[in-house]
Amino acid sequence: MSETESIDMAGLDRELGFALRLAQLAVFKDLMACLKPLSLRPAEYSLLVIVHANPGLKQLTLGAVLSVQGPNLVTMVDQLEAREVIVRSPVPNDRRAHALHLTAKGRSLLRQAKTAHAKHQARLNRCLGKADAPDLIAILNRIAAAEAWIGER
Amino acid sequence: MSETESIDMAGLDRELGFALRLAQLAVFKDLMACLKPLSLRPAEYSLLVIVHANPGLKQLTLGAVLSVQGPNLVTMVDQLEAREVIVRSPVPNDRRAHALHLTAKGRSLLRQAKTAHAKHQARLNRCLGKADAPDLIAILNRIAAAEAWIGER
DNA sequence: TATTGTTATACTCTATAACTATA
DNA sequence: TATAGTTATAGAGTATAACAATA
Repeated sequence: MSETESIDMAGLDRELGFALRLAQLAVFKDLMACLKPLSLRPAEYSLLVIVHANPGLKQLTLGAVLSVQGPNLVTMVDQLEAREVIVRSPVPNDRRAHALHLTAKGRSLLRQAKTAHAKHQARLNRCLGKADAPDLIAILNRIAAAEAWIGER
Repeated sequence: MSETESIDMAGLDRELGFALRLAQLAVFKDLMACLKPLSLRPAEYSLLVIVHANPGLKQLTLGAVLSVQGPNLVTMVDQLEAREVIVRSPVPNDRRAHALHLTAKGRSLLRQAKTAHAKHQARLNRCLGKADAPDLIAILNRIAAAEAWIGER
């Protein structure tokens, strides 16, 4: 059954991109399983968290925060609005923009989602063990922030 | 221009899944840019590295190593074979399986790709600075390996 | 019966261009 | 002229079911 038969990974298992992909796959798999009973995907959970903490947020700002592009965000907002967990309301001085808010139903859903997410977080912490999670996240954020100069030249 | 206007991230920037996604986005963006002149994507680069280090590898084993499923691997192998950088050759005692090998052209392409990849690696190391890269990768691999128990219950 | 590889297909995520209505 | 949001669309990446050839 085990088809392992000692493969030479040729250093691939020591490359950051490869390790990042597999780790993200595992973490998202767990997070998705946690949120599935609430019919929420990870991106939708992030959206609810940010809108709840920043009521009246405009879509463009939200998209920048989540690294989701305009057209793709429209779809997400459409679906969540159809479920009546968020609403698009008018912005006083700019009739082009939409202010995003959670509904009472949305706040309730977010509360449940945070409970589900806590279980995911606990499993992750158990897996990390004594490894310093804040340190790990700081390094990952630094890598992500370097996007500016990375990729050119 | 800066639409930042102090957003409350509500702890989202301290979550591993969120950090992983952004870091992977940045790293892959850079790697893709490095490999683009050779018309190679990250997954194809990984494939060449593994096949070169394990000549005669069967597709099923390769798929397990790369975490790519059968039907998707067929497409990748088809395209690389059409470019004449790899070949499917018969396996002595099993006429169902195909043994994968790099062609001379493939080995040449891989050599160029490794040079391009070294530049990516150098940028990454510069970005990581004094942070311990092997340590980081060890933690990521541990998270990925936990996939077995993560996600259930 | 089980396994290797393949075909066909579908679903999600992401990306781009062009449009509207406002500013 | 520029901006916020939208529409339509296309391309990756990934997933499953069913099949042929072989074991």
